[in-house]
This record gives sequence, structure tokens and C-alpha cells, in this order.
Amino acid sequence: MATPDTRTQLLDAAERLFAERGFSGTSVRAITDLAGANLAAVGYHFGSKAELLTAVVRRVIEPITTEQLAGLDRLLARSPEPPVADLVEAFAGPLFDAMRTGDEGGARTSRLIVRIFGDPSEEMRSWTGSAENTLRDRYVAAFTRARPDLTQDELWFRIRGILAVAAVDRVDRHNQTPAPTDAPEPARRWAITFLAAAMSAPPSEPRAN
Amino acid sequence: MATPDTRTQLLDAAERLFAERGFSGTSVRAITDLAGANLAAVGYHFGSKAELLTAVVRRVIEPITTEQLAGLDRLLARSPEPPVADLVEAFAGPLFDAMRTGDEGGARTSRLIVRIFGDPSEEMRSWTGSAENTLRDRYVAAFTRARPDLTQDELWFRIRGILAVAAVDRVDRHNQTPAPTDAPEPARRWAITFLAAAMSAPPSEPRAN
DNA sequence: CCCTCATTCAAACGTTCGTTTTAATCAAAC
DNA sequence: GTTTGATTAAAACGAACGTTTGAATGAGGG
Repeated sequence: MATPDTRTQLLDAAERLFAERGFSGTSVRAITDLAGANLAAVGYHFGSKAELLTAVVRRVIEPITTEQLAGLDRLLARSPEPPVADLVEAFAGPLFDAMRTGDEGGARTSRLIVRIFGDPSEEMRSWTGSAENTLRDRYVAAFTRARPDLTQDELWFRIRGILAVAAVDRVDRHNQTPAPTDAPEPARRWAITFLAAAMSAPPSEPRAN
Repeated sequence: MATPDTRTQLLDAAERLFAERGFSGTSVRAITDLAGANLAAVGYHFGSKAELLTAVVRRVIEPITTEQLAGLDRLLARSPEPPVADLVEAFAGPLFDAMRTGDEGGARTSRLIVRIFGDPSEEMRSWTGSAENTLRDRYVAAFTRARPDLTQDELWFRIRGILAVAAVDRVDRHNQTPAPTDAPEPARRWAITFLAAAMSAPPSEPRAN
């Protein structure tokens, strides 16, 4: 195998360490050590530690967003009003697919996503591009058409619930379940079932004027 | 109002900053500044920054755990096999009640809980006591009786889903919904509806031998 | 009044942090 | 063979970090 360039190895090492220890819990020296690179390499290739974080997050998020949009396009090409279960699968599925690619069965990617979406700090929010906004708007519109009986606020709550369940997925793994090897990815199916039922629940709002 | 003692003010300041910036993102100096205390006060009252974190987490988690156990006791006193919706409410309700007490409508407590449950680092896991284990075991047992058709793994996944939805609750607030003042706490009702439906979903496992 | 003891204070400890600088390296272009 | 331009290497920068120290403080009991 050809040795990957320093830039890529820095991204890999940073992605791993940011997921495990967080942004401020990871030193540039720990990253360059794990990457087998010189300390100054981060400054040279990315400018600063914060810009390295942006590059890492972008590399993780972008393929997920792309797949979420493609899935929605596929659904809308078939029907103007896709059922909620299909919308759930198109939205949550790519999150699980992305998590499966990681080394420890995606636990690391999952943890990184939790940090990305849960951290209010400016550094963690600098990556958001227009693609994420249009993604969000389009799914909200699709879900609104599928569930016109729900208040906008309650619909919002449920969509955030999808993201919560998808992201937390494997984070709590450190207590049980010894064998994730034989089963390919049951969590994805469990999540779709769980979330489709949740999204199909009748409104809990007393009225929705 | 009487000035609270230094120890309490340190706990308050640390709780707030840990929630906003994380453990390693918060300096002892930032805590003591916000608390209006001297730098050495942390070492004097708690021994170290890590032990201060443990005290903060315990103060947040303990009343929640207590209320969750009390709610389960109330249910079991009425019926040996409570329905899933009641179990969901007894488990998730106290999480929302705890979140409502905070200054910004519980967003801070919510964020802290996300960090507590999502962080794999040793420091963040040092607090877990026996109460949390018995809590978990008892709810798993109750849910197992309520849903004997589910695999133990899928049931586990769903219970973690409850925690995910309850914790993430208000984390994503930074984009929309200007008015959380007039509505007291609709999120709690939304979450119960959402999660009760999710927990009542038929099994997605092909078989459950 | 003085002693006691818990608490607070200013100051300094050595370490680690992110970043910058300057020189060394090296393949490709001429 | 030399020059060029991009990359890597070693070293140092000041700042901020968690922690420790030893003296000041001040209320309560003798």
C-alpha cells in the first residue's frame, strides 16, 4: 500500500482523536504524533487547529448530506408525498451507513457526530454550509406534507428526535453486547422501526391551528 | 438574599461552564472567576478539577435517578406489569423536569446530560454509582415484561433511544423557535408521545428465539 | 484577649498548549 | 548540475494550564 500523504494522515488522526477526546481535549501534538507527522504540519497544511477541525467535520458530514439529499430525490421522483416511513429511512439511513465504515464498527464516527451536533461552541459550528440548510428545509417540507396534522413545533421536535436516535446509536456501547461482528448492522433496522413508529404517532398538541 | 457559600457557587459556575464548553474546554480560572472565588478555592473545596466535575455531575444526576426510581415504584405498586407508555413517562419524565429548572429553560442541563452520557473519557464516567445500575436493571426488567416479544438487544436499543431523545431535547435550539416562554414545557408531552409510540412498535427482528 | 481553625488570598511552581520561525530536505524542471 | 518550489524538521515563542504554597483573614470558644 502506498503511504498516504501527510495531509490525509493528519485528517485521519484528528478525526479519531476529536471523536474520542473532543476538540479542546485533543492537542496538536497528539494529532501529529498519531499521524507520524511533524508538529508544524498542522499549521502548514491547515493553518490552525480550528481549521483542521473544520476540514475533519466537513469530510465526515458531506457524504452523509449528499446521500440524504439523493435519497429524498429518489422518493420524490416516485411520489410527490412519500410516506413517513420512507422519509425516515432516507434521512436516518445514511447516518448509519456512515457509521458502519469506521474502525470500531462506527462507534467513533457516531461519537464525532454527537459532538458535532451537540456542541454549541463556535468552532464546532463553523462548518455548516448551505447544503445542510437546504437539506433541512427540504426534509421539513416533505415531513410537513406527510404529517399536516402536526404543529410545526412538534414536527421539529420529532425530526430532532430522529437525529438524536441516529447519532447516539452506538455511543452507549461500553456496557454490554459483546458481539457486533456476526450481525452486520441490526441497529439500522431497529432505528428505522423505532423512528417510523415515533414519527407516525398522532399529534400530542391539543390543537393545531 | 444571603450570599451562598463558595462551595455552592463553584458548583453552579462549574455546572454552567462544563455544559457550555465541556470539561477540558473549561479552565479552573474561568470557573473561579464566574463564581467570584479565588483560584485556589477549587483545590481547597474539591481537591482537583476532576473531582469538581464528579461533584457537579452527581448533583445533577442524583435527583433524576431518585425520581425515576420513585416513579417506577409507584407504577409497580399499582400493577405488576405497567404498560409501556407509563414506563416511558416514568423514565423520561424526570429528565425533562430536571431540564426545566435551569436558567435558559433547561438547555444547559440538557447539554450537560448529553456530555455526561456521550463522553467516553474516564473523567466523565467516574461518577456512576450503584444507584444508576439498579435503576437501569429495574427498568430493563419492567420493559422486558411489557414487551416480551422483543429481543433483548432491540429492547436495549430502544431504551437508549429514550435517553437520546430526552437528552438531546433542547440542544438544537439555536436555529429556530423564538418563544419558549408562554408554553410551559410542551417538549415533555411531545417526547412522551414520540417515545411511547416508538416503544410500542412491533419487533423488527426477523425472529426472537 | 488570645488562641484556634476554617477559609481566602496573592504568588509562584513546572508543564503543556497553539503557533511561528528558520533551516534542512528532496523530487522535478530546466 | 543547478535551481526551484513544496514539504518536512527542529527549535523556540509567549500564553495559559492545573496545582501547590505560605501567609493573611476573620469569626467563635476559651
